[in-house]
Amino acid sequence: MARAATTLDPFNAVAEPKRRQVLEALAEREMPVNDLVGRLGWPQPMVSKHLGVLKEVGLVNVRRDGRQRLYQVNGEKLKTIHDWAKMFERFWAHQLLRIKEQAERKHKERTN
Amino acid sequence: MARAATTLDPFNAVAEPKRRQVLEALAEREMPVNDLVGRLGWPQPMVSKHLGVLKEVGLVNVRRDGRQRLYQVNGEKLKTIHDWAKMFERFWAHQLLRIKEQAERKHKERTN
DNA sequence: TTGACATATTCCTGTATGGGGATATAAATT
DNA sequence: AATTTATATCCCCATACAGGAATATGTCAA
Repeated sequence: MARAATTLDPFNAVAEPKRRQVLEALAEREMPVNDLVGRLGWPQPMVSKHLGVLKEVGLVNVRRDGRQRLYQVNGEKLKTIHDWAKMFERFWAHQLLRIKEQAERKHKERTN
Repeated sequence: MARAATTLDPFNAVAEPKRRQVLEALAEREMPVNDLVGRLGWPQPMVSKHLGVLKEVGLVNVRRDGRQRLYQVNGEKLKTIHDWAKMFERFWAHQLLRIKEQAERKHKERTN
């Protein structure tokens, strides 16, 4: 019952719009927390918390550098989402194919 | 506060694993509710509720056929997710490029 | 050691769930 | 009209947040 944990998988983690923003910022370059705070304009604890979730599901990696923590995107996990969505590629890609399929379905209905 | 509505956008709707399963089943072919019930083995109200969310965010379309309701995948909305994830393509695609970028970053650090 | 800087963690609360069960709505059939 | 078939809706409850505020932890510098 209740919604699944945000840390269950990349899909849940990425459902939160703010976490997508964080990833979009990190897409530009590896970045310490404070850079994200400045760029996003959110309270620092908020940024850290979102980063925590992204980290836990593996969407980002961290490395320490002095007192800073540099976060970077982990492509592998994002590929998971990309690959899943790609499963539906034929539903947006080949418009002609879709029309053809629809026609075939209708023909099948008629011949049932 | 609290998590965003599941009907806020495709990302939230797709966060729920069961809803992804529904979409995967519909990827095979347009289908009435009862076929999904049989295939997924869930209570019918559960299937209808998940379909309701998917419908509200536009991930599926419905058309009536007698007393049945035929659900089908709406590719456009799934493309949204695919396109977003694609933004991070370079983080998994060109391994060599990533190594090169990392090297450049390190060089920059040394020269700072 | 004492600060200053960078980041993480804890506590609190309103809220939107997802599942279960019962029921309502709608359409075809007899 | 009464029944059956197909699907949607309603009610209830435990739960996992997300945001805000305060605070803790960790690290470098003087």
